Amino acid sequence: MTYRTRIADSPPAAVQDALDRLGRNLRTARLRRRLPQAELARRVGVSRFVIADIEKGKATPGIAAHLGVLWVLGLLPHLREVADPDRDEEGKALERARTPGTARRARTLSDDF
Amino acid sequence: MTYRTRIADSPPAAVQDALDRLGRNLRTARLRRRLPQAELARRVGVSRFVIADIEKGKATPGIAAHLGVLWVLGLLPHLREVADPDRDEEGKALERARTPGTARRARTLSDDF
DNA sequence: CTTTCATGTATATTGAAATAAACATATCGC
DNA sequence: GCGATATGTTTATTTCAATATACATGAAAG
Repeated sequence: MTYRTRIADSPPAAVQDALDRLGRNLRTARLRRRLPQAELARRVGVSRFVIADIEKGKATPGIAAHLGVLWVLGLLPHLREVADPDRDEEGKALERARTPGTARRARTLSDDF
Repeated sequence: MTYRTRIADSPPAAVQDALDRLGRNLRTARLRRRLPQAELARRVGVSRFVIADIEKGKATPGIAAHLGVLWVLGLLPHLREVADPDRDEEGKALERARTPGTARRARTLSDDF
């Protein structure tokens, strides 16, 4: 990050837990594949210290490093479901509440980009 | 990142696709909840520019920012499945191949830490 | 036991990530 | 139409994430 953000500086417990679990999972996947940290790092294109930090659940590495690890390990497809609009029940409910039986104003709000 | 890494500098197509989809999904979730970028940014503890970059699929933000957004949006549980050892079929197969019918050498390799 | 390989830990260096401020451009509600 | 709000874009500034190098520790194989 640089210019340490609040979320990276002192993540809420839920976020830290997610980081820890993700790091543990990635380590398990790496060990199963018998890849040393250094070799995984080489394939991802980072130094081995970044891999170590990821596995430790540190909040500092860039998203690209995590995705790179998932990619090398063949686990990138797991990410497709994260924040998937189809699985976002709360979001769907909010949308339904806003668009009543009678068409009213489907609200676009520039969903493009 | 700083000291721009290869994975962030020129991500492979699969990684860039994952970034794009994740960004799009988070934007959709935010809009459904009627949260302006600036308000989401405030709750996460980053500037609004980071939120914009995430939604654009940029490779630069830190993992903490993404997790913070998921947290505020109530979508953090989606992450539990990513790299979940139970879902890692390839990893499980490798482990099975290495530990034949007859117990041989269960290989620990310091799975602690 | 000895050698080898993987990982942990510490330091100094550096360059880009994140910020703030300012303005432009939508897009919505009235 | 008009004003208000949300987002895009640019620039300059700051600071820490990622690096490289070095050595320590720890497991595993011979």
